[in-house]
Amino acid sequence: MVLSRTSQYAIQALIYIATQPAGEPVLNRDIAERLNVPSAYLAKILQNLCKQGLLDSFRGRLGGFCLREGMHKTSLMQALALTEGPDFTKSCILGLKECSDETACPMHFKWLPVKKKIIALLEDMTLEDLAKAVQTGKYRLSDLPSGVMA
Amino acid sequence: MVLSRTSQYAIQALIYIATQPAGEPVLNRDIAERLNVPSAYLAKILQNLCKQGLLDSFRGRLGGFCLREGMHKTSLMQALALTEGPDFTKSCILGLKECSDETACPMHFKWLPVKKKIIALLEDMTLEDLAKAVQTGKYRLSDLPSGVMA
DNA sequence: ACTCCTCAAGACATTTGTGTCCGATTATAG
DNA sequence: CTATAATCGGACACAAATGTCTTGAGGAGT
Repeated sequence: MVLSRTSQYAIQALIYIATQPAGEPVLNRDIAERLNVPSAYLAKILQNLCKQGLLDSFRGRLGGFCLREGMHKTSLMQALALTEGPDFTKSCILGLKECSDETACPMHFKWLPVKKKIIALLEDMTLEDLAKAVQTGKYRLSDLPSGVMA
Repeated sequence: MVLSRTSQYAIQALIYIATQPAGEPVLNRDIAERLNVPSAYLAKILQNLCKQGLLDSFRGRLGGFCLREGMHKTSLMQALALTEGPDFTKSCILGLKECSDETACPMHFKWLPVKKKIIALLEDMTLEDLAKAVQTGKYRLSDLPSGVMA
């Protein structure tokens, strides 16, 4: 309804990485297994996040993916800007190229406040926050009934 | 960000038809031209809406598409249920198959009130309302800079 | 009856999103 | 230093959504 599958995988993976000890690379394979998503596909998503500067990757033995220094504070909004493209919030709900206060579609003024709520929410939540929530054990990241382990 | 292109076309077309005099069939070609969308593709979308009972279609001369009797009061929610599938609001924002109050993803309780706002909005707006808004001339249905004519 | 105009239906093409494979790169072991 | 095992990286393959085309069916006017 709102996010592409690619973005969903990306967010899930980022949260999972954020739950792991910082500085210790996490294997793509482990993430994929834990989240129950196709590992080769996930690898590509993570690669992209590396290019964009959110993650660091290390090849060879003891390799894997880490959140880059300081990126624990990254908001969902920032992360989604990387996976969905920078202006995924700009769009008109009816698909008009240009839909502003001056040239508005009939939904515009009703939709605007709701959209702002969505954006505010996404900007408010950070990977760190979500990781902590998961670590309490009250929330799940995958469909599997297994708990969250370090 | 929220709706598929198919749904966007469908909504646009429905609103446009609702602005036209009831009982007088509207040509697919005219709608496509007015909204600036591919006519063959739009035809399929309208065809589908006919099968689902929202529209009536008439072949031959003086043919075209009409809103079925009483369907001016249709809400966007109802229309979208036809194009996106009946449970397009049920989905978890992170893509989990099961995400309820009991088995929640870390976004669940933050996302829920926003989702409710979206649903309430979509249920509140009817084709009739939107058509009237367009008829005031203050709002546009397409990207073209042309006004709204009967 | 004939003709023109419309939608109906299916096959086909293109684009985008999703998923897979194999080679390049790196760290450790010997 | 070389071999080897483990990992990422980028090219490749598949699927679904989007968009196009052609042919046929049905209805209105002449």
